[in-house]
Amino acid sequence: MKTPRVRVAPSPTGDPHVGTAYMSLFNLGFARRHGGQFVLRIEDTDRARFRADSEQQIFDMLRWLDLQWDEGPEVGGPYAPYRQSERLDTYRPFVDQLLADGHAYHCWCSSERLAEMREKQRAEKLPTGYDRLCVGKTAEERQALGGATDTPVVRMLIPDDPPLTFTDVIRGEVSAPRPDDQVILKADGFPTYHLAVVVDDHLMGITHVVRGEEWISSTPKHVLLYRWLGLDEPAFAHMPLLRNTDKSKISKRKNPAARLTWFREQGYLPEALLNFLALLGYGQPGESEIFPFAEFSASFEWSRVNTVGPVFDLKKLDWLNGHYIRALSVDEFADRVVEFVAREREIAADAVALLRAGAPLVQERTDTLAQGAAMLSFLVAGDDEFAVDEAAAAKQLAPDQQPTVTTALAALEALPAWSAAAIEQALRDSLVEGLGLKPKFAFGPVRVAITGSTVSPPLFESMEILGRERSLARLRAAITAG
RNA sequence: GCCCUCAUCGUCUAGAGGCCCAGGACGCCGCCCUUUCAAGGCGGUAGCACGGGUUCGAAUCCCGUUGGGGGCACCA
Repeated sequence: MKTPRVRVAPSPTGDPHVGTAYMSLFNLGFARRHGGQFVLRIEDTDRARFRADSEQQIFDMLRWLDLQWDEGPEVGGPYAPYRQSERLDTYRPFVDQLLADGHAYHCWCSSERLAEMREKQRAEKLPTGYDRLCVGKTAEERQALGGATDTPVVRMLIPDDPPLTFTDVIRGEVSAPRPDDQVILKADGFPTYHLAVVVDDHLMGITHVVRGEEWISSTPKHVLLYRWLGLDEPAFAHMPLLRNTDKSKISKRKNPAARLTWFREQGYLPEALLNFLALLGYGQPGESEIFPFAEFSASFEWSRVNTVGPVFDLKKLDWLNGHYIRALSVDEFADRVVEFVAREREIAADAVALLRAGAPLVQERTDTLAQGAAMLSFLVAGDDEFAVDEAAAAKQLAPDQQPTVTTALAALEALPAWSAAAIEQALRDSLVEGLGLKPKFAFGPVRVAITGSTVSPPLFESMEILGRERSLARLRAAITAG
């Protein structure tokens, strides 16, 4: 096999899509397996949907996931530029050749006329497709007929017997629908996807076109273009589509996880997301679900890719993320928590120290960085920010539990050394032994007073990190409040 | 409507004719551990869409039905 060159070609039309990461992962996994190259190309031929900040977000998220491209924007490469909007001159000769060879023609039909035509075809339950009103006509002849614009587009003239089957790396022989006369050059001078993808993939030496299943039905158009232009066809690999819970193609409207940035916002680790994505639509070779990128790429096989679109199940991602969090060193985990919190707001140096000190306490009790940060919020909350959860107070700081808090406070005030072990000893002596309470009932009220919640990191260690003065103050506040 | 495509537990999957009255993982349920919550350990729940073939034998092959998904743009 030729050394593979693959590419991912996202469109900068909004928040980066999770599908882009999915396609990139499989492209990269394949490329790495065989020592090939992974190219990033920006397909920005749609001026209407273009969003200026989108491209940077795509780069940002792919780098976050460590899916680094070998060639593309920002890193360059022998086939630059890698933005289609900068390659307009490149496409023109190919269009001219198709026109000259009679494989393409100008079309002046207005969008209104096309819409009418389609509506009529639907109403009459006919197959939809361009009716070729413009074929063989000059601009003048066409204008005379009405429903025309001044600037024509260029359409493919699909023959009567177009090739309708192709070999897919994942699916084997696939047949696809008969295409209609697809527009390849728009009125604004930009090529459509179909022309640009064929020209660029050829010029950039792409050997394997890896893309979503939604492109299967367009592939005959691409095959036709390759043949007309006398170009070698690449191999095609159509990946299954990621699904919403209702099985429809994953969409930002139905699924927050369709936005790639969502995962970072929620505190997922990039290595966990990659592992999760690698599991979707792909049978893992080992017996373990823990399947990091290095293993994925070292063992990559197209034959393991499934043809069924997998539903995106966040529960499994949560579990995987928790696993990766626990596998981190204590320091590394602390770094990630601080980094995560700092992404949302500025944090003072002493708060960073508290977060780092508290991090080991939450590392094994959290699935996401967001959850971990939330669990540590009682440590970094200023005196004016700290508030006891109402339901927790009702449950653990009721009048009959006030003696517990009072006794705990007295025991702790008398404590000479402020350490977790000393705190535990003092509380066990005064509450469990002294008041004869079961540990669960003894520490519950204290926990709520200190952390504001019935669920918290281990209590004694938390108090040690919180510090003597702040801990005692919170106990006093709980008494006053009660 | 037309064309294409797919079909194993709720979800991700193993299974390429006998090893399967279907294995693993997540989730869920129970028990153990335990200062809360987790983590960890142990156990449990649940599936080959349906109907015909082929075969000594089918989750695995064929046909049909049903169901799901995708496409039918001067969007990608």
